[in-house]
Amino acid sequence: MPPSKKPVPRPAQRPDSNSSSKSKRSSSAPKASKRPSKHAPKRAPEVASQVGPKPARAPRFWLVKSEPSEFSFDALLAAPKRTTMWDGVRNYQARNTLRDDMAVGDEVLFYHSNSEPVGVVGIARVASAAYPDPTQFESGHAHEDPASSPSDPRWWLVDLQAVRRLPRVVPLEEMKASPALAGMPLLQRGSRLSVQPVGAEHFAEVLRMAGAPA
DNA sequence: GCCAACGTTGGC
DNA sequence: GCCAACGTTGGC
Repeated sequence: MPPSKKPVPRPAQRPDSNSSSKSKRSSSAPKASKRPSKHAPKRAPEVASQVGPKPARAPRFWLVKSEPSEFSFDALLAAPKRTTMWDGVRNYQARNTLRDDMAVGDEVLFYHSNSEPVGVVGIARVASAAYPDPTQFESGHAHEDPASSPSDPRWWLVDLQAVRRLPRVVPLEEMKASPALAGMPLLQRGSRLSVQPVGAEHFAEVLRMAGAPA
């Protein structure tokens, strides 16, 4: 669940009331990183200084889940600037992804859970850097977290902007049947993460399955 | 509505 | 730190 949804984001926000949640949550564990072996191949010393503007890493790919009854892709398309705060995520692993790994311009598969059919329905993009989820500080809000403080926010979010609806929904059932998608976190058993990484090859395959090859 | 698979909480 | 109880997610 992310979003409790409120229409567009923009970092300062008014408290509305809203909310509930939708999907999300998690499970698959992020996989671990490789640990440096003792005799690692040598590598060239890194060049440390970066002189120019920002480093601009290659765009990454993600998947977010939402129950359409809570916040659908249509709702995102209809939001001002087709953008919303992806608020309401209350899972640490998903929080870390939002806060630490997403960057403006990253592409996102928009997935409908608890729907008919369940599957990927559209593409969105990360439209802001991470900032504290304002709903955690709203008294009485479903996503209020009394243990969090503005000086040390526990929950973070990014803005998401709709890019385009897919020509056809890519049903979960088809994704499960695709050998090419076999490693996707979404398809791992017990997966509940509402915000999760997607490999570039899996992202491309989902688009291909939707009839919208990149 | 069912229920498996998780995550969180809190007693000890 | 263990672990039972409880709450949530989300496919079916």
